[in-house]
Amino acid sequence: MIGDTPKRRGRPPAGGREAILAAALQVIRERGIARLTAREVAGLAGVSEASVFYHYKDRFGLLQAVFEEGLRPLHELADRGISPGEDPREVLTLYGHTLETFLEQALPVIAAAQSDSELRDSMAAYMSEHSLGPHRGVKAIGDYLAAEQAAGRARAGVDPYAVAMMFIGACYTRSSQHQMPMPKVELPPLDDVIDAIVALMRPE
Amino acid sequence: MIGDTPKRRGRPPAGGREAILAAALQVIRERGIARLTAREVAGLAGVSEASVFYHYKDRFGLLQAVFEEGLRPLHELADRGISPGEDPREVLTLYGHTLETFLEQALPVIAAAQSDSELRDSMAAYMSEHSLGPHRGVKAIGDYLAAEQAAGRARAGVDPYAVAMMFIGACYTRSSQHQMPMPKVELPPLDDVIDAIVALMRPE
DNA sequence: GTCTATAGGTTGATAGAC
DNA sequence: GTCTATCAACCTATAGAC
Repeated sequence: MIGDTPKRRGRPPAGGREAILAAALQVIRERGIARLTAREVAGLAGVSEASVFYHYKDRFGLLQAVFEEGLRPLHELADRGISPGEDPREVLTLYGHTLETFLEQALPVIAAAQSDSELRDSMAAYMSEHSLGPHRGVKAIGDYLAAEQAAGRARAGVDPYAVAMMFIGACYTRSSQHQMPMPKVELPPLDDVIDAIVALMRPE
Repeated sequence: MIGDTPKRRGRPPAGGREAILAAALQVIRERGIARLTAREVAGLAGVSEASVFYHYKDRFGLLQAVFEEGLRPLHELADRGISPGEDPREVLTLYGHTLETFLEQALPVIAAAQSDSELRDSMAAYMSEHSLGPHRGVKAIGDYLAAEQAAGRARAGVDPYAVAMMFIGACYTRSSQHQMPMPKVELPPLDDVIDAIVALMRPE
């Protein structure tokens, strides 16, 4: 029977670690970080409370893992960068919609970190270290607009990074608004914003 | 002695209620809502823990009061409305700086409400009822820009509310960024954004 | 790697004196 | 209106069996 899998001691690894992480993210997004207790997470993940502490040592450790996982959408977006498309409208539409989608994943996690100064500082350090934040998008869009200006395809004499700041700001604010569900309140759709930028930046 | 203030029974009101509210706001802004305990608040306010419950019934009651108080800056801004200045740059500068100042007071409180779904829903209802939110600023600035367009003082053919969305978004994002202290990361200053809008919206 | 059981510590909230 | 004293509920984290 050598080489055959002998009967293992204890339970087989059941992906508990990943289940716990996913459950914690779900709790933060749906019920808020105040309800993120070992009991709640363990129940959702289908493991025991002790298992949570075994895998992540303590609550802070779990939260750090959750934050890194929750911010991964932003990492992906930053790594992806700008696709140098031909049409400005296409570039802005793709980037804007992707940004909004990713923000709606990440914003609840960012907000959760504000609940405690220690968590907030920890996340700020992480974001600072990995250069995550609005400035990243402002630079990406600003660089693109500057290149368009240099090529004569966009109106000159306007600070491209200021325009980028407004575009990113519109996406960010729209995503933030979606976090707090207020019926009957509508912000201008992203396409209207993009139309305005395209019209305003058309070379004279 | 009729008409004179008679000697009151019991202890005079010592402003404990207001002190508790102010202390709770301070704790939320500086240490986060997770550290908002009756003990912490009572200590800061110089009252006993029981006094906190006497005045606000329970934790939820205190938080509701804190939220209303914390959102007052937004109320003020909304009530103030747009000062119909002559110079667009002046109008945007005044509104933008005021908005950023008020947001930096209110955003920590808004973020705090995200920590618990019950709090979040309660605040969403309050903001919905009083029509607080980015859409308010978008309408104010958008109406102003539309009037400028109608008067021929601003470039036509551009959705004024889309431009307003970008302006409000830039202010909102800049204020949000200030909540999470990241050194060495700078966003374009508000004046650059205003310069860009003024240049772009100048009639052709 | 996962479980049960429980120790140990905080917190929200109440009771009753002054 | 404010205090002291108190308690039930809840939470984090650990110990030890399997």
